[in-house]
Amino acid sequence: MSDARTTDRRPDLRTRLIDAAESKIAEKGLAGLKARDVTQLAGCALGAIYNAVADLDELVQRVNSRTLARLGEALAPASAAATPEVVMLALADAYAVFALQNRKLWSALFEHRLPDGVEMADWHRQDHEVLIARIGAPLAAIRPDLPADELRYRVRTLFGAVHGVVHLALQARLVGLPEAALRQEVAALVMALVAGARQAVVHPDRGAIPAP
Amino acid sequence: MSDARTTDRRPDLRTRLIDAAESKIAEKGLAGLKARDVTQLAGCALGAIYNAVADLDELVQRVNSRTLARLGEALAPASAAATPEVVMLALADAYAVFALQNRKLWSALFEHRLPDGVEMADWHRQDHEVLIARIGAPLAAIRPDLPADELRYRVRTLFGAVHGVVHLALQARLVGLPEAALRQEVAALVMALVAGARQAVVHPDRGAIPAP
DNA sequence: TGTACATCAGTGAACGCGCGTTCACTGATGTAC
DNA sequence: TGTACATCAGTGAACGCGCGTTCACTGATGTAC
Repeated sequence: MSDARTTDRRPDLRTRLIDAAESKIAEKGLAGLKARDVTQLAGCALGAIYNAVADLDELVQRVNSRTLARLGEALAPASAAATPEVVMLALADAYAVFALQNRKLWSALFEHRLPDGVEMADWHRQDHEVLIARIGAPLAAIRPDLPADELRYRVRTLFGAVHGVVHLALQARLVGLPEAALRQEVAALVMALVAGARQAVVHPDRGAIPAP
Repeated sequence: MSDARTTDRRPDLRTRLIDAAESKIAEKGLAGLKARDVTQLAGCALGAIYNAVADLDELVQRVNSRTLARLGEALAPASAAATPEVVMLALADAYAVFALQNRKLWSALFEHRLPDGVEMADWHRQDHEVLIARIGAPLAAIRPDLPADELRYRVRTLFGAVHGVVHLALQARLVGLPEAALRQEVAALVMALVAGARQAVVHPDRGAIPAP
């Protein structure tokens, strides 16, 4: 049952397949991922995929999980900053830089759709939660007054805003927004949002638009 | 050459095909659009598509163009607001509401990818420009100090931020963010951004984070 | 008015291709005796 | 140490299906005379 083959060899090919899928996605994008390319690059037969992994979707999820892990590492230093405001700025900047340096793999995180009715694997969902928590912590520090569920909304909004800007910038190859400009825009965005959040605590009765 | 058939009938079937494609996308999403479904719904033979239109991609672009036109109409009233700040708020709110009420068609605007090397049709590109201009006008009023190209960046950032939040909200069916909450979040986002922009004019030397 | 002919929108069966998945088979490795 | 047998990772040709696009054909409509 637990002989040498199942414990030693299978993980090996599996890793090679994930490696291959990762580099194919990085090269061609998620839509350019083909079973034949992956197995050729991994140096095995076409059918071997289905010994190592349930199907191509699982392979993509494994790659995405790696990407999320690497994103997590890239964001980690930001959390060490002195104030929650600076943490937020550093997180957003690190996010933008990561996206720029891992365009196709980063895009794959959002492009991947499972067939109807199939749920995202649990371990993959948890990878997401970790990232959300990383954004939630500094925001909670800035807005200790917010109840937990409203905080959840705000985290999503903040993430969505930054993500949207980065996504739009990467998608429009025509415009060629330079990296420095993108990081600048993201920083301005987060500063405005953080300032708005801080102000809401200090003057909860006022709107965010200052009186003229 | 210009007999009754070419001028009267072809547009007729073409319209029916676009209608059919539109309702199919609204029902199943862009990925669920099939040539056979469209022709069946339009009441013509499969091959007739290629008399009316170059290929399925063109059909999608025609539908997207309609959607952009309707979006334009939905945003139009916002531009009449008294101050540029309120215009921005109204635009963003109208955008969110439109997206909510036209989920699949709105998503199709961003999901549609042309095959490698094929350019977006010109008339379709222009539809986009019009929308960008609608956001640019109030922002230019708030930031008359910005040079034209920086203004272009800011418009993209603003759009990207709002778009990102709305997109994320619509995508996550699980969370079930209620409509009111989404509009609330979008409003808060825009207020913060607009306040930050206004402040940058009044105190161009200060960052957006108020001194403690 | 009638007849022969031309046009071309519309038809739908057939084509062709990409591609994920299956499955009968092989051969290397391990176990029993 | 050898021999027979079992297992199962790995093989790759073949399957099967979805689906956009083509193309030889038809028949309604219009034109020429």
